[in-house]
Amino acid sequence: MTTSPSPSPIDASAASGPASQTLSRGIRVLEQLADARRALTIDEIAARLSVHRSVAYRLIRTLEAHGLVERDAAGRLVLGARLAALAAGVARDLHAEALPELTAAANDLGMTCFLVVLDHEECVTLASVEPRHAVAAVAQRPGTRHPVTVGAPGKAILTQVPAGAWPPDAGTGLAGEVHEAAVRGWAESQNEVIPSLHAVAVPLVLRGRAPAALAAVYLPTGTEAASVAERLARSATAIRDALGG
Amino acid sequence: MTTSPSPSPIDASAASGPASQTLSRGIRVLEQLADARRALTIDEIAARLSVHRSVAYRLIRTLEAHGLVERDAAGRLVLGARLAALAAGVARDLHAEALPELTAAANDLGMTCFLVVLDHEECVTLASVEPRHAVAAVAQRPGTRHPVTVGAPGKAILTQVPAGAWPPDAGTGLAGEVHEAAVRGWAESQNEVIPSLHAVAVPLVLRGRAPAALAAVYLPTGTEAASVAERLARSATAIRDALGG
DNA sequence: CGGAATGTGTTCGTTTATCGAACACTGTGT
DNA sequence: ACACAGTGTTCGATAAACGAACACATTCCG
Repeated sequence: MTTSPSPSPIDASAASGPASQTLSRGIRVLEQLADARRALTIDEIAARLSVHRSVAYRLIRTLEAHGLVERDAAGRLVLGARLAALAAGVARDLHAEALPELTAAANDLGMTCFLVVLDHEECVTLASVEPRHAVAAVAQRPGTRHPVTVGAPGKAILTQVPAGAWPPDAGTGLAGEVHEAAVRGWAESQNEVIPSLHAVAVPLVLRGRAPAALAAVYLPTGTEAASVAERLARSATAIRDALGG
Repeated sequence: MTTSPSPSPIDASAASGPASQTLSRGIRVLEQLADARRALTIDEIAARLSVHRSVAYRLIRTLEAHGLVERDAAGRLVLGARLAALAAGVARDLHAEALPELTAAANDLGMTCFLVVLDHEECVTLASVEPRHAVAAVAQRPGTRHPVTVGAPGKAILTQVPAGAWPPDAGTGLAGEVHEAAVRGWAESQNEVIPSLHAVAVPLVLRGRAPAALAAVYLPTGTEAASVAERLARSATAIRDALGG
């Protein structure tokens, strides 16, 4: 068995050699469909990829055969439901352990709670749970991405990343905030990723896994951030124990 | 603008022409990683695809570059977090409208509620919400798949599919159950997809979209299935109105 | 009505990207 | 120290992908 040199958690997709052209183009089709947030025609996709129309056509035919792409009523292309099934395999065990904890925390706190993991230089929300009486529309649905350098979850995650491995766009004030978060065990942010909302996040450190965090968002009332953090930390500990990490 | 002939909702990935080999193999890598439910080595993947090791290596390098595949601490391969971000684009608007409704229904009913859509010949769970005090561990996490011919959500979906387009494996008794569900407006099942649980589902008919359903699961207590169905139907109507379908 | 415009799907010769064997390297276990 | 299991790289042959051109359907105009 080989143990890879285990590079820093942030390594910006530095796959060395050349990528497979056809596969890469196929993935870019999916990326374009996800970005567009609307149904696209084959010609639009071909233009976005800068490839010939017949190339796009063949790629789409293949993606369709695997269920990753479907047609809407007008024959335009959208992402297929099978893609959701594939994505269920991402960090399956973490997801399974975190969901009940998020549900409990969300209802205890009356806040939307979510699980975030580090992906290269971005935070990706893997799961989120709204409380019984949702105070604010959830802006952190699963799959949401934003830079690690922004928001409470990002800071909680950066406490697990050596400063040398931080993304280049890390602001000057960030190091101080992250240090503070590391010392007291939780991070907070105001209006950073979601305008007019506060967020609190605690690091979720798992052995042999990408850095993660649990977070909660709430309207800027008189709520004590520290008590929110404490509740989140309890769930984080439970998850960590369950995963033996 | 072209309007496609709009084939039956179930058409078993009948992409006519030949598929792109490289892209198809790349997707199969993802499928294998999702199926395996554990980290795989390159050799294992090569064996599962029946391709040369160096082919698998190139595919994986490309998938890694796009963030769809990552390495665990031991250097083995797992699905990447970016895949979850991609999947967030699947039926984004439906998902957004359904989540608050599912949350409300789950807490009103005290049951796990979920949204299911038809994908070829299977049901795919797109979203699920556990109530405040989860009575049963959720076995219907997002991404779960099972045949349309099984379970309450499947029957609710089949009420939207002409009988001629049903999958060949549809049992004899099924037509009667689906007819009954169509008449009274909801379907139920016992121990079908989840042992020792009851399920109730209502159809969610959306214009120009794949057939869908809202469902709830509960322990077989004295609960009135009809009242559960009524609550689900209220959410279904709300979602349908919001999407103008 | 008719023609231009937009879009999908198919065919086919060319060539380029992919294939697959062989090799180098590294960490692990015996 | 050795074999082993695994990763990553190179390179010539070839098959798979490319891309131009065509056939067809539908919608939008004058």
